[in-house]
Amino acid sequence: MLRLTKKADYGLMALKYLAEQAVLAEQAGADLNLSGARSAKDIAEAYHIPPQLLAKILQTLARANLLISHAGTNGGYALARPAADISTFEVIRAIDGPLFITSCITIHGACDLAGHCTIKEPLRKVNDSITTLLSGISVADLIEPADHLPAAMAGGLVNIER
Amino acid sequence: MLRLTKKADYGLMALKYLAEQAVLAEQAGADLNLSGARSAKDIAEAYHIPPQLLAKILQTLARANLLISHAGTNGGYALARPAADISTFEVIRAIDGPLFITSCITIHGACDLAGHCTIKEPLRKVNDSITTLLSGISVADLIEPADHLPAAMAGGLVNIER
DNA sequence: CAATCTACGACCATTTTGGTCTTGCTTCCA
DNA sequence: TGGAAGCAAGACCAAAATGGTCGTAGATTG
Repeated sequence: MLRLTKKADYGLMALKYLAEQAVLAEQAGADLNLSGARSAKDIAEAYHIPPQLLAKILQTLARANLLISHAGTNGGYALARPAADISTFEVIRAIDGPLFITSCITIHGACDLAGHCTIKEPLRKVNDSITTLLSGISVADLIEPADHLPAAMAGGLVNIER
Repeated sequence: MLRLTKKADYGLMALKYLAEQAVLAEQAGADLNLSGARSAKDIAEAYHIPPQLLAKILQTLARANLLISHAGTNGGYALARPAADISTFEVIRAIDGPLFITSCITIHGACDLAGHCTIKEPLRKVNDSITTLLSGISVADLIEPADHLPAAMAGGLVNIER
């Protein structure tokens, strides 16, 4: 539970890939703003993702202004901004919608049914923390190897089969 | 997305309720270890939750040793430990299973498909943080009003319709 | 104008979630 | 001592979310 959808996963993978391409293009001296553009098909093949599904995801991201698209031969998608300026939070929210840890935190801010869920206020804190955390991780952070990450995460807190 | 299931919600509500009953029973001077026991039906009625569904959830929690059950007339469920010693993390995991933010962090620790998800390592950090956060919030924390919570959470970070 | 690519919406399959029903066993108490 | 109250457990079904496909239309380039 409490997992990202595959779509969000795919989206993050694709952005990571495009970020890498942008770096390569920059190194090669390209100066167009579409540098590093790749087609949905290329990315799908690179990661063995269903191409049509990825296409839809990329369209979503383009609509959210995280990617810029270019139709036609040799068209494709490229990052709309530097990878360091795109947070994983934006990506996930664009694809999966807003994330609420409790089903009863609505847009109205309050619970729809009177005295039912008095519980949730402390959990809001968790919700906000997740938001903050994800906001602090950019697409650029995804491309580097995990070496420098804090040792804290090495411990197996999370395991055990369902 | 990234939301708790209703089952987990219900479970937390029920535990909160039982924690409150335990406090009341203690104040009344009861000294049995089953103090504050309530039937699944009672709790379900208090929160307008489908009784049979709640029953199943409570059974799950009992199996996880978070509750102790007592059959027979005037039987029911009570907290197996003081509310302050039951973390929301335990509850959620007992009901929803282990929580992995990415679909590809498996028990084996690595991704099942070779080069597919190089992305996820930074997200593990998020995963661990959520775990830590939830572990730090006990059922006892759920019963008090939200007054003392940090003002940080007041801001509407989380909203916007899907 | 043909090939390549995005854009978009309808559609279907699978999985997960939420919820119900049935049967059986335990405990209490009148 | 037997029935009412309650838990235990598993089969089962319905609804919703997710994952994935298809077809068509419009942009772009060579």
